[in-house]
Amino acid sequence: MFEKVLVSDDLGSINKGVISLVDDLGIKDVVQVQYCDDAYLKIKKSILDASRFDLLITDLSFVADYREQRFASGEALICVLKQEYPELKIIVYSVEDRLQKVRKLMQIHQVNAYVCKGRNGLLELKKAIQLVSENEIYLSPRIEQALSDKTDLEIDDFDIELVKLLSNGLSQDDISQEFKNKQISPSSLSSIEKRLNKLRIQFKANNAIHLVSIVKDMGLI
Amino acid sequence: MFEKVLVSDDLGSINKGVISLVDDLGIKDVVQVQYCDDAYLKIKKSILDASRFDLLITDLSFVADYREQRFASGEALICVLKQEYPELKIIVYSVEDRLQKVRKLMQIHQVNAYVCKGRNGLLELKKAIQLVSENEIYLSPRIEQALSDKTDLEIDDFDIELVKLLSNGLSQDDISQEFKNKQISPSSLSSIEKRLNKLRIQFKANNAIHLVSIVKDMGLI
DNA sequence: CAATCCCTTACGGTTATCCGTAAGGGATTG
DNA sequence: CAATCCCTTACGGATAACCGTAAGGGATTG
Repeated sequence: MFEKVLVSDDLGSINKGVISLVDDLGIKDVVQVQYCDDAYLKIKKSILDASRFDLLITDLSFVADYREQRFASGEALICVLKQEYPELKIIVYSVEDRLQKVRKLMQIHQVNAYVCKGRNGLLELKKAIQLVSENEIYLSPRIEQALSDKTDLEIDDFDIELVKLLSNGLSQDDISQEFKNKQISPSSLSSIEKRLNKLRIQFKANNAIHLVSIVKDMGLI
Repeated sequence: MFEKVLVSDDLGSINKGVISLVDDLGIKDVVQVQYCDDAYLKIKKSILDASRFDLLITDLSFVADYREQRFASGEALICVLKQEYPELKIIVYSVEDRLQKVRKLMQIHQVNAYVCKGRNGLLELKKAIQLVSENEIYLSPRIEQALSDKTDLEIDDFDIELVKLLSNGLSQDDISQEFKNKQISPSSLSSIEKRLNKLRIQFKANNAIHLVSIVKDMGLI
């Protein structure tokens, strides 16, 4: 089992809940922070002091306040930590359940567990801690089944750009002009329409609004 | 100080954090639930048993699951409780910071304190508990100053529902039908258009897609 | 009671989006 | 070279969204 754990969440109440769980697991050395930057500093310092943290349990979203931060999100923190200290175990504990996000964290950043905050969040977190301490990985049930689906939907940069402009309030005509200016092909209104139609079908969207909404939920834009 | 407290939040970790705080305040008798219906039953029972709860600390939003519920939200619960047991003190502990909601809870439902979950949430909750036990009311700082401002360009539940349906792929015509079915007024296509136009201006959106995108980014839907 | 205000609804004209069809151009293949 | 395929583009009709105007009803006020 772990000996030294760092808990990072901007909400104090969540932190307190998690700490109390970690306590219950018999882990004595638990530290909490409410900013990603603090998490980074504590971990860095712990390594210099040769009393390194075994495990980081962190949220993804941190509400910004007056304090200027280097790491604006848990993801940014994880990205750096996993590069500098790949042996540090990381468990993400977040309400975020968009697959694209989870997939990215698990596959690219090599996070050790992903637990969704929810009614049974603490129970799942407990399992996660135990499994990760045995070098296993853990995923919350509802995420697990969703990730197992091989529905890798392909959407290229052009499509992303297109939907992004749409979500920024440009009309299809505007986008056509924009692409012509930027020398991006295709740029005709007709082609824009065709692409959007393809995307609507692909994402099972009723209309353009629906499409943007879906794509935003998936974290693609 | 209070003697018997009920804590109600669907997230176990939050519950645990709050309970641990209440413990620290020297309150021995603390019970937690994760469903509004359970909260209602416990309170009702406690009164029949002549060992009534002094204080309810509750969240507003409860994620629905397989369990069928009479009270879908904290607000619905509060509404009934304050009518049946007006002497019961209630502290709302929620991430919700829309003035419209807060104002409604404070003024109409006569809630005793409103604490925003946030970095200092637990600290504020502590203050709230102490003040409420002295028959004072408490508001989180940012809410307090916001409520004092008369700037009321807010978005109400109707607007939220409207934009939500829009983001779910319904056409304005569909939404009109939907509202007619649900007996929600106004429901005419013309009114839907008017509302959306108002919202577009309010949020400086170029069109409906842009509006949905903005509102989603703000986390309102 | 009448005047007023505000909200809801209906209607018509304009603009944008949706959708199918078809022509044109470039690349590949037999 | 011709045949084919794929992508881009143009065009036109149908549908939905956008926008101003105006009528009707309920609540408030003088």
